[in-house]
Amino acid sequence: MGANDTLMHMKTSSAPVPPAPSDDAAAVELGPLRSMLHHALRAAQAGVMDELQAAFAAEDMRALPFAILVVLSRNPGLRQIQVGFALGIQPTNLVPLIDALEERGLAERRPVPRDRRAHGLFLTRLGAETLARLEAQAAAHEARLAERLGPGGREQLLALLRRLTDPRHPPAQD
Amino acid sequence: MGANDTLMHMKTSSAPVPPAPSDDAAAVELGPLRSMLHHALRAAQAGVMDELQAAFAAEDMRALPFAILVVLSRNPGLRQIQVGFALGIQPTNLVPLIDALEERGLAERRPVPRDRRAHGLFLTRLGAETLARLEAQAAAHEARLAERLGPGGREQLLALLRRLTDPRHPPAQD
DNA sequence: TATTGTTATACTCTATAACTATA
DNA sequence: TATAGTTATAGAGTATAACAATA
Repeated sequence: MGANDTLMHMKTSSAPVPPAPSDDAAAVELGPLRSMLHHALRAAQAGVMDELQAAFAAEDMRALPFAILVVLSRNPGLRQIQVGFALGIQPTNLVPLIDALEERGLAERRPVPRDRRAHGLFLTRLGAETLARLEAQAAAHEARLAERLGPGGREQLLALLRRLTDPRHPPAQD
Repeated sequence: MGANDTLMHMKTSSAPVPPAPSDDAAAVELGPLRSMLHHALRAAQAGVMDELQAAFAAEDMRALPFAILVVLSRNPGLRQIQVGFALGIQPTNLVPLIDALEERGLAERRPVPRDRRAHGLFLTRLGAETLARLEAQAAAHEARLAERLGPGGREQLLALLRRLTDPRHPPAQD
């Protein structure tokens, strides 16, 4: 089941390829990891997140709180539980994240009219302004990624990633 | 720059689609996150890792120590620094991982002949046997993923992920 | 001086259990 | 009895600084 992708890298030229310990450190054999999706996903996600966080560094922001701000901007008044569900964050882990956004004056909790248990979440003015700059940074980052992938590559990658975990995205033409 | 992928989900049938607040919770608007790679990568990686760790649960194993075992099996005697470089783990964070593998009797540190600072890392017999079972689980998991992606999807996804972060994989035909 | 490995430490992200105040 | 939010806590994973032994 694709365990030996390694064999697909055979050269067709007649001159034998030198074992190439040239790179010294890159000479480590990864075996089946080389063609395993979980490993490729980890590497890609780490690299992409590092880049995004570098782009966000000037605003002292990270991917997760940014995602919360984006969701609040499109769904003002949303409750914490719904934000958590949308982003895959458990309610319990959302609390300190919202706390931090509130302390920085970017978001706020407001009482919900008919349910005194719940909090409606809103961006502040400052939050909206900050988010505008962050979204510009994120879009620029996304454009850099798209350039590396070539024409159509980004859309293709998004579709494949969705198929990987979302049952509503069936496999392509069989 | 692909900010409105949302519009690409238009139905071509004449009957207007109901706004579908049907799902109740899925009715949260994600805005630009919906088409951002860093977000799609996070979701995909989390799902895939959850599945892999479920597959590894019987052996009490996780993705990172598994990757170390794989590397040691293909490169016996490798030094910690090289393992870390190959897997993107800092030397300092590798120490407790190797400690744990050693305590479980799966790997061991041996002195290196000509350099008394370094440790050569090796799988134990038990480590090799355990790894064989783990690799079978991982291959089965990989096959399940491949099935979701349809024919050629897995190879396509691997190529795109490499292009995303590895400068040695240039964009496809422009 | 530089390198290999290590300790100590801190931060982010994720996970479970138990609690409160409402409904 | 169930739900929204919270506290406390623990475990991965990752990061920096400083150190010992050796090269």
